[in-house]
Amino acid sequence: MRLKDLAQHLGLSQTTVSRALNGYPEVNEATRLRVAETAARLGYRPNASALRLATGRAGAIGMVLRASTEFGPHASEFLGGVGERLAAEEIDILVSTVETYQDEIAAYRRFAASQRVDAVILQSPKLNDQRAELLMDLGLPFVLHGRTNAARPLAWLDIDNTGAIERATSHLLDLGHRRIALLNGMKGQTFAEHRELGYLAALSARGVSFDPALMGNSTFTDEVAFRLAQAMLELRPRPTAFLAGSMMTALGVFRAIRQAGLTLGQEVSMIAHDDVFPYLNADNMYPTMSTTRSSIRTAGVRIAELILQILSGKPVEDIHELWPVELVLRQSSGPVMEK
Amino acid sequence: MRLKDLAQHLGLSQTTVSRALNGYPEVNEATRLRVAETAARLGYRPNASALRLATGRAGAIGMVLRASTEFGPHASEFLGGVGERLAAEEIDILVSTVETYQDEIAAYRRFAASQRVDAVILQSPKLNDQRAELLMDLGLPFVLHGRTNAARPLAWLDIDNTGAIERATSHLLDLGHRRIALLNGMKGQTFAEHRELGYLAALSARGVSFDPALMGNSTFTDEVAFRLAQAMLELRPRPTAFLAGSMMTALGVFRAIRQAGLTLGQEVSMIAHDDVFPYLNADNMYPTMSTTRSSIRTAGVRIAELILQILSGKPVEDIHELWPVELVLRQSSGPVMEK
DNA sequence: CAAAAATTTGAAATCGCTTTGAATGATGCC
DNA sequence: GGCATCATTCAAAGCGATTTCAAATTTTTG
Repeated sequence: MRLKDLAQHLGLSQTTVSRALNGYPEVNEATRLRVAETAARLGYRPNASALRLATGRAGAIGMVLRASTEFGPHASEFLGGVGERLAAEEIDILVSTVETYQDEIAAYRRFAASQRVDAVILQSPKLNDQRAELLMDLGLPFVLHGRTNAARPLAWLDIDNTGAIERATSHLLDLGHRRIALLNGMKGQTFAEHRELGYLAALSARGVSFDPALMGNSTFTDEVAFRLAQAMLELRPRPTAFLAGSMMTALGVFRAIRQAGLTLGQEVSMIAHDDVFPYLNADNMYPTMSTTRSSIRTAGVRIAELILQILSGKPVEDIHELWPVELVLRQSSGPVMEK
Repeated sequence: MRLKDLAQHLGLSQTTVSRALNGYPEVNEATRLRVAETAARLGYRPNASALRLATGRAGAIGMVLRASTEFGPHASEFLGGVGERLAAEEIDILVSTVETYQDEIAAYRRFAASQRVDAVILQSPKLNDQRAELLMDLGLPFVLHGRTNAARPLAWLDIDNTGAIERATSHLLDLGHRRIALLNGMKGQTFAEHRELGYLAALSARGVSFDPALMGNSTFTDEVAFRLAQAMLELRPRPTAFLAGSMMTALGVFRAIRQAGLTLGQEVSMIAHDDVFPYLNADNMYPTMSTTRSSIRTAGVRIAELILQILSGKPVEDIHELWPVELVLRQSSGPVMEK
């Protein structure tokens, strides 16, 4: 069923039918109704490729994900948020899978050259992210989820990682903890650097010296977290508190604590960062988990909204959002125990 | 940079350039080389919409996901596998987000009418899945991840859920367990029904009677699993073993066991189904988790491959794959303890 | 060396839509 | 009634690729 067929069926020209369906003013209200009704009845939908070719809009936004590392719970939850907002506009999400950094660069170039997407979402930025520079060079609109140092203005949305960790660390210091371990993301990643800043700031504000042995940089899997925490718990004096970078990390740390014969919330405290996964609830852990919390899904919804704003002409230099992070105290964090 | 520009730049016609780039035989090898070199140097890429309009192929496969429930770890891991395979063919994944069942149906209709995708992947089938019928009616090629009862032949790939649970249950019975709880997926879902069959078959083979109080049907979140397991552990006599539907479920059950003051692997055993998430490793739990294991990512890779086969003409009735599931025994399952 | 065959190139049609510019008929105004 | 105005409609020209069919050139053949 093409526009032509529909027009023929109605005894009208393609022009009029097209206009009627797209809400142009210069068409008789009676005909518009007739067209709309018939189109709905026959289940007519414009051919996507033709529509895009004619309008020059791709009707999709792109995301490039590393096959090996980035298809995790964070990505899917974020995607869920993005999709939720974009579905309303009938804009699709185009997911491109890559293996290496080189592939990723190539993927963006392909997106731009083939005009397959109208904009992209850039994730997991480094402090000086070359991908952001590339996208600006290519003229491909994008919103950065996170922050990076760039000479030119760009649109971004980030959560206040520094503030969150600073507050969490301060709170643990208030409770008497002095040996506080930080399980952070990989070095170079902006969010990890920001968290480290918050951690160091809180320590130095109390005159507590920083011990490199209490800081780990790794991906957020329960396995690596387990190993790191296990090693740290063998130190003497051992850490009395952990800051876990994600809920997955928290699971690993938790396991290490238990295996060391210690009890979470008593001999050892923990505050974990919670991106709010529906299938892994901090409130329903045992003991319940204290968290720095910020919904990554909500961030996805908002970033989709920002993309739409950019596409409708809003200048990127006006698009910066820094979201506060809640500190939610539950059972896993408590005063340091007397020896 | 359009084909026209490139052709002009080369002093050739669009026709010849197009042919050279697409490997048609009727073009001089010398010109082909010159064209290829220039195209690469100028970074020419055909406009995706134009190419699709001309060829009639969409260059994308579709997946419809429910925003609220389906954007979980399973989906992302599966997507990672699909993307991995499709990336090689420069085929995109188009993710459409919906809220309700009605929306989902509408999304498939839209896919078909707008010719936005060449094929789709259908997930989480019910025993009699109307969506499969719809797709066949629409003539939209698809591969089903799972199984359903349908009058017409369709392409599917599934894991042997019945066999897996039957084997796990038999193993627990061998160890002396008689009160074995099954935390299953939602009723009506094919995989859940299949698992139930395996469970019942194993029980009846030993003459162990089925106790409905020991079966739970729910989504696979740690929270619901926790509540279900907690309730079951209050029964007397209480279950001595759990079959957990997913690793998330296992986490919840684990928590309930611990909260009840019991020890996993001793007073209570557990075998969980493991879809193999890189960030949640059964081997690195404490105690290590016995599992029925089948990589959902690998299934994604294979399903992508099957889609490609269908698109190149292989009849769907030849495409059925039933994958065996490994039973991996670790510390969480052991002989029933003497009272 | 001319004719036939093979190789290589190009002009124009096509895919299904949007949109420009022109045409038609109805209405308003003096 | 005649002319300008307005509301509707339509034919045809894009969008940027592929592909059909024809033409030009080179090679082969008798």
